[in-house]
Amino acid sequence: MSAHDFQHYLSEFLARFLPGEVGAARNTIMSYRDTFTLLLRYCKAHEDITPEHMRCELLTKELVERFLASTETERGCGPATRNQRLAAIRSFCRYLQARDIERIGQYQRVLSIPKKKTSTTPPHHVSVDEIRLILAQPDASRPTGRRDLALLALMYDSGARVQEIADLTLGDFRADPPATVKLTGKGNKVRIVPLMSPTAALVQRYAEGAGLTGAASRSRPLFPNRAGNKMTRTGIAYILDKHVATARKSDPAMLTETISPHALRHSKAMHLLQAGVNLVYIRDILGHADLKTTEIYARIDGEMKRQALQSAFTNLTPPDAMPLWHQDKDMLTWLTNLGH
DNA sequence: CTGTTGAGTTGGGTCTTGGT
DNA sequence: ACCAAGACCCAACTCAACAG
Repeated sequence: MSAHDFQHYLSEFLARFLPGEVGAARNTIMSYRDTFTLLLRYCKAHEDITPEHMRCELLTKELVERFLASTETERGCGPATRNQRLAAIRSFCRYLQARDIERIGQYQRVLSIPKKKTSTTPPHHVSVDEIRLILAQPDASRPTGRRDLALLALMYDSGARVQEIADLTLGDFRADPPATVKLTGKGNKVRIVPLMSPTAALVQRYAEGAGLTGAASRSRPLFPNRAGNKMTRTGIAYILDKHVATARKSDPAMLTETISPHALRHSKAMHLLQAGVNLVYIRDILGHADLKTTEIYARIDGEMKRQALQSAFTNLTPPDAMPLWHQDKDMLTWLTNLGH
């Protein structure tokens, strides 16, 4: 059983264990699958191990380290990706530990590989004026224009994730006051988000024009593609891109950076915050489980305040206010006084 | 017992290929 | 022109563990 133990365990792990016992999301399994695809490809190219000849015995700390290094040096990936690959391998090794007892020490050593620190950049967002400019682009005299306008307005207004918008059916949209949309996020968690009445009217007008009315349509996708199916996130990104491009053409000073569907969500969060909306409400609208996630926006806003202060700052301390250590003082005193 | 972090999971971004 | 699918990269998010 050692000849194909790796193949056996890996397929059990991906096809039985993760979906069945763990109940892992499809995204997770696909993401882990990608990691092992790349690992096996690396082994073939650099370690002289074909996928058929891979064995558990060969899955050593050193091999994994070389693989991780190659993702950075050869593939040009950043630390976040390296960590993600490592996390997938770790998950597999924890699985193996309980089943392949003989090599428990070998797996322990793989698990000892540390992850790298990653730097966090604040979420990218755009101004209200820029949002307005984007929403001015779709040609409302055409059906696709009305769809695009309703789609973009709804996405911004609700602050939804792109997949949540793609998954919407007509039944999730409620036009009569108070207008709402029912968004289904992670783990089938549902939240109801109120809509501004102009947005609701926009969506309503679009839906009527598209023949999306009546009880029979309730389960039909609110934003179908040409084939009448749910649009994918690629499709939605395409639509956003298109209108951002024309908006940029009309006013090159605006929208200088690329803007993704998620940036719309970030922007909504920032605009709510800047309007003085309580973080707890913002969390409910965005559908965060943890208020800490929402607080990221508060911190960006704090950063903006800091920059405002910085620009008006007059330096009152002499340039060498933080002295270097010289031989006349003892090191501990110097350390203690540093920064005071 | 509660606020904070770290580790792990999960969705989104981007690019390419390709079909209508 | 419109948009899907898939591969790969990365960031967003969750939640258990742990410090306070």
